[in-house]
Amino acid sequence: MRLPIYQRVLRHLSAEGIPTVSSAELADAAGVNAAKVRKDLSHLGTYGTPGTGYDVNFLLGQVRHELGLDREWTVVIIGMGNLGHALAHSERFSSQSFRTVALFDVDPDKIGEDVDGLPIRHISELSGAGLDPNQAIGVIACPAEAAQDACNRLVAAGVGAILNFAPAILTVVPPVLLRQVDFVVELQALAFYVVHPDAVSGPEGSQPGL
Amino acid sequence: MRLPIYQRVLRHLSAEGIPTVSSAELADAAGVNAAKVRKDLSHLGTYGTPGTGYDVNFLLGQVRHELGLDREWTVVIIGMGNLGHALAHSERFSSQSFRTVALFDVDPDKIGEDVDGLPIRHISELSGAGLDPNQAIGVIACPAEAAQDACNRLVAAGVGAILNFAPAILTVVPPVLLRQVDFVVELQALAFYVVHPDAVSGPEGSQPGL
DNA sequence: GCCGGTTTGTGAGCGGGAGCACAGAGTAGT
DNA sequence: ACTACTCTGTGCTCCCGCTCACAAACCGGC
Repeated sequence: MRLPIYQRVLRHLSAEGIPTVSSAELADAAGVNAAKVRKDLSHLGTYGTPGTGYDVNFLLGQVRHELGLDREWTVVIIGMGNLGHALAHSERFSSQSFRTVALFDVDPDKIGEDVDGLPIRHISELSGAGLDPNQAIGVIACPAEAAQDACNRLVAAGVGAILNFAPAILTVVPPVLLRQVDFVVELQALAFYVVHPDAVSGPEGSQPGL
Repeated sequence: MRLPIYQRVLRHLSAEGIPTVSSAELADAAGVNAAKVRKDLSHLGTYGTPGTGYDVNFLLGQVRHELGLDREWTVVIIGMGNLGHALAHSERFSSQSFRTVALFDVDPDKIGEDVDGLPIRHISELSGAGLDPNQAIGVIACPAEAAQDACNRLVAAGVGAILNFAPAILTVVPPVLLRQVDFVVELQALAFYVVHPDAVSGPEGSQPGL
């Protein structure tokens, strides 16, 4: 998934008023190979101009369209600990395409708390929300023990995709997409590579198996 | 990097007093293929017993050793917003092998604040910390604009690896390891796959290119 | 001690991503 | 108009990881 990175780089270039960019420049800014950039972009269509490069604003539009960022996505977050708060803030401003519309938790002390104008509600209120799978994304930021339950409730509520930050392996019914982000795993992976420097393959950035 | 997942599953099994586990069970719990589990574990040594499986506690010890979790790692965090706080808490208890020893920020209002008995210090105090590259890991949880500066300071202070949560592409001098975690990218990736369901390859969990 | 059932370790085949390198297309300057 | 230069799009190759499938190894009961 390099498109989001390209998108970010292009947004910066656009903001700086730079009209055109070559694959080499884009690759450099994104930290990848120039040929890879060209191949990636060629999948979207033939938008480049030999000898000049790519029109920044046009390409940005295409990439945003491809990523579905020209629609508005609905985000609901379950688990309003520190991480939940961090996400509620960051997601909001970082992109206009994602709008956090509901926050849930089970802790009675947190229910009703106001986060950026959005109240924390009890997780039971999620039932029967009737969300659109093509528009709604659920975020799980609760403890591992509660993660599968949260996941089930999100699926029942109709989200089309789930981003899970809890250290748990979740199962969802196939049409729903699931993506895992785990801090501790990342930390342990780093530790592993420090212990086994020879296991680090390729030129910087690659993250091999095992 | 599946070893951390195996480690977590094994820890649960061990806590429940289950003495032995087959590759199929482990694979199921970790959400991967059984053959992959066996191949992964075979890289550590021939620890399995045909007809029985793997000794949970013994294997756990081997995996922990391989991950370097039988040493103690030192973690320093730069940027104490909501995310920084969330990390300072979670890393602490989730594993005994990682100990957060210092928190940094630039905001004068935050300096001196106490987080779980650890004071937030000004980032300038990081200079000349003389950390051991084989023991210290830096975590960047500050805004994107400050990320490269934070990164440089961490490298100068001697960390051997960096985990970056900021939405920025960082460059480090080769011996230092770098790993990127980006919420917004993950969210955008999910959006992409919702828009392009056919781009999702393989049986659940795989996250293909582009 | 032998036999059926179970599970490991690994060789072979497959698929796909990554990078190289080049032809062709476009630009700018004369 | 022509030439020298730049940069895209893509065919090709290489390499790595994933999966299947099977032989060898081990266990428990008879």
